[in-house]
Amino acid sequence: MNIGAASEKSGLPAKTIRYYEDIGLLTADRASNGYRDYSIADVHRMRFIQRSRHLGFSVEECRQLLSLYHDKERESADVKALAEAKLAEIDRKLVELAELRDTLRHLVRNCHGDSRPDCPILDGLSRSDHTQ
Amino acid sequence: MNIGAASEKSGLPAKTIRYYEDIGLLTADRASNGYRDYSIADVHRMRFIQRSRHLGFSVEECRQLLSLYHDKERESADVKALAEAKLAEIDRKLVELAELRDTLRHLVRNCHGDSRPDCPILDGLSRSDHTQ
DNA sequence: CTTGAGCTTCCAGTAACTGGAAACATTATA
DNA sequence: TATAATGTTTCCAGTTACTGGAAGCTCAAG
Repeated sequence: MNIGAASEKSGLPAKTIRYYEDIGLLTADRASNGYRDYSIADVHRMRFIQRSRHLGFSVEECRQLLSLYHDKERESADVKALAEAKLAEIDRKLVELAELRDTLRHLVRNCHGDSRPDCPILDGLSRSDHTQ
Repeated sequence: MNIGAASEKSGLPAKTIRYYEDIGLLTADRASNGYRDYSIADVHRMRFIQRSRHLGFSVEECRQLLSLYHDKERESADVKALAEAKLAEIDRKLVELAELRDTLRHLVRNCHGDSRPDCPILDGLSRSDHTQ
């Protein structure tokens, strides 16, 4: 399939797909006319990257995540360790995101809009730790 | 408190705090010596931004989120609508993140590492929609 | 009173796109 | 079949969101 169709199916702009090829995050077959030619598996990879980027992972982190996706030596200790680290990071993000949602909900429903120091949500915010 | 302390408490690099001031995302009082002087409420705002950025919201989106945080006219229809939109977006991100976690877990535990088209996780990936 | 850490501004560089020009390929319409 | 519109190519420039480094001022410790 052409880049336009791949773009539509993956959610990545065609421009971005070409850029990812430039930096070696994706590869592409070429048709006889010179057009890039993508498979379903390529689209899966794009979608995987699109999702990871959308959720705040850097391109380098996406490269690592993709290596988990690609790597045939799934048993090697360092790949396992990387996978566990990424899973833990995702779990932390899930918690953070849930907190952000609760903060916003609370702001909309319960707070007065001023910056009163006794606003209960501010306590909640200051309680959260930020170890990274 | 000085920028160093605010940085440590908020998780934002001092450089980034100054940058956010440049683009009008944050403001700062100044002490008599010219140093920036931050309150606890300022740190809360920083933390709020740090979290939102870390979770994939753009600076412009953070500006909107902050307006929810600040706005004293919490009752106006457009602010309410923006809040609801952002909450829905966060909920979508929560789903996406959970899916990414499941994908990764599955890849680590069940898949073979090759790109076989019958790998069950690939089906899962292709099933997810990407309407935005 | 000096040494070092922390702060200031400014300017340049990087990461990750994003837009636009010029040219070739394909598809749709007359 | 001619032509116009759309899609694709490469390349180069611009944008967003930082990030690093220089030069100079301020402050706390010894």
